[in-house]
Amino acid sequence: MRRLPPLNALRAFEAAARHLSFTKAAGELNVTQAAISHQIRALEDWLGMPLFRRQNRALLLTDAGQAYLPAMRDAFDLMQQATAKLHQRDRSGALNVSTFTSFAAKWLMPRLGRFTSAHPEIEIRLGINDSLVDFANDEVDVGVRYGRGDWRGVDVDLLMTEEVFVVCSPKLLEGEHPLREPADLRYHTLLHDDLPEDWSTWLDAAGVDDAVKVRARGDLVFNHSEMVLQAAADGLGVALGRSALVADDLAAGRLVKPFDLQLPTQSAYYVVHSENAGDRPKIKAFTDWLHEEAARDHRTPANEPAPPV
Amino acid sequence: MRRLPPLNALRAFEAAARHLSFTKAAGELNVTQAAISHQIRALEDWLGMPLFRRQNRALLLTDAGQAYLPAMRDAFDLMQQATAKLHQRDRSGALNVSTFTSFAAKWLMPRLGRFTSAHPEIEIRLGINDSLVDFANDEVDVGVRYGRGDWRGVDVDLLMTEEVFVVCSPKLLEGEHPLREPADLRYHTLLHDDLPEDWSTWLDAAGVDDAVKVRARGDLVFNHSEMVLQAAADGLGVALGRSALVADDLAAGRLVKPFDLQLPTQSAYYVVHSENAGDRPKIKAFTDWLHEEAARDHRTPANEPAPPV
DNA sequence: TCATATCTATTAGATAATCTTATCTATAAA
DNA sequence: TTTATAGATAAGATTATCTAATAGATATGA
Repeated sequence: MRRLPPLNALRAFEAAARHLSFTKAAGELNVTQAAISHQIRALEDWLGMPLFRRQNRALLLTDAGQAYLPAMRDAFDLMQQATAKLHQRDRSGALNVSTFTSFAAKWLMPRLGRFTSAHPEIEIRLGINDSLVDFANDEVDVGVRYGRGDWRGVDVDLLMTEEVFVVCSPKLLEGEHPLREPADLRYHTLLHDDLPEDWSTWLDAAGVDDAVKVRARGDLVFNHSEMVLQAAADGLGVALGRSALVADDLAAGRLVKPFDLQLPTQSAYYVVHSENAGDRPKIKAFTDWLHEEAARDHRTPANEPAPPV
Repeated sequence: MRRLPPLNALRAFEAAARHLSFTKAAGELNVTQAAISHQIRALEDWLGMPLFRRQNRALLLTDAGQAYLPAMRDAFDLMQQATAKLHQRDRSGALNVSTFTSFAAKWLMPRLGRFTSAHPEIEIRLGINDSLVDFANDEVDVGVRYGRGDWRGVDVDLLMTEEVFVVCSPKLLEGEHPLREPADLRYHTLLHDDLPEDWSTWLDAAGVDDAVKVRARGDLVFNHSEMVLQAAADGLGVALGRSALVADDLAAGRLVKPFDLQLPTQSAYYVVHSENAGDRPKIKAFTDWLHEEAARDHRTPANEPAPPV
């Protein structure tokens, strides 16, 4: 339980005592001299003793004012320094980024080196979490999420849309049953994760009449999409790739896109942060970088190598 | 040139962070919870970052808030302690008293021991100055002045009125020409300071027809009233005493008052201090004591000893 | 599971603090 | 003297701050 004089009056006192002038204090605090005069008077009344001796040309501190000044100067210095440090803190130090496994593994982590070398003062703490996180409760600064972008209570920015298309090892373009047209898929194993619906949709869109026959060769199911892509790169079969997640494998030639057909998805990748936090320096640096990287993906056609990380 | 967040918002933050509760902070600061909520929000907006994590039952500090709190707590502690010390200072330490030579010598100093033993925490610094002092410019806390009490810009309190009457050594009541009635003064030397008018006034009032003859014996002139009284006590002649200044000599029997006739004066003794300073503890203690001593003079008839100093 | 209690947030309007403008006073310097 | 400078003051305008009422979210306990 504190009992303090009016704080604005203290600030006026500190400035006036430092300058030994109400007029200069007024200048520093961007108010008029009359305002300082009022504030000082209010403080003197509150304290029940004079702090200044007003001589017509000079302003002097009373003994009381002299005794009061150092503590006030120190107190305001402390406040000022703490405030400056807080802003400093917001420009460097740790940035908590939250995203989900496949995006982290296939898109974010391969690119992160470019961010950290551009911003060595910012330490990225990557939190992998496949369920949505609460920005208010867990101290997450930025998230990248996959979905429709209709989340409430946060600021949401579209990062990338996504297409779904067939990918496979370049080896499958040759050999006994080279992939020349969608119907050739009947000779290959279809790789997918828990949800095989994407394949059905794609095969329908490709106009493969005999979709059932195509799948006769059998599916191979993994519980993580990274494993699906790894299996495809290893030549174990044919996978459906999501553009963001296969960009690097295509660029590196580990995977190829045998057919042009690509289907848009309802969902997309979104950058998410706490409301109105987009101006905080660390957050802005990171989200700006995410958008740059997404734009770079667009500029770099598949099968052309990206700049080294 | 300082740049600080709104100070009242900082105070709200400090209290809320200390209690980890807006409601309790509101209680401490005697405002509603809504006020704290507003202040904290304003501060977070000003800083551009959240300081608290609001969970429905609990309130937590963010890393930023955690980093901010200690400095704020220290700053407010400093302010509070400095303010407490200032009030402490005002209860003890030095008190600057200004008065004029004769009052200091004949009234104040003989009594001062009673004040200092009642208030050992207050150190009296007595400034002797026969001209008026400027309360605003010289750091004088209390003055005792002689005059009509019509000074501007200060608080004035009547301390004592004054009468003028004849005093002499008790030896003069006996001997060749004992003082039995005013006319007997013709056999004695009249002692006075630079201004002999008081004697003329008193002799007129006493109905001494032949005032000129009374003064035939000759005057003896001193330039300080203390010296006049000393000469009277030594039996060198008869003096006019001012009630306040001879009270102690009468009480001690060094002087006696041969006639009852006493004339009031236009001037009186006044306690003077800076406007509205009468409530400051040290000043109040001293002025209260002055009035007590004046009242004691009234209660103690001449020729009865006062309590020992 | 439903009502209740306990937090903070929000809105609109009231209140109080703070500031400005204009003017005044005092005095040191020219 | 006159002029310039610094603080004081009064009245009114402007902001900042607070309150009251209510909403919203979620633990707690019957």
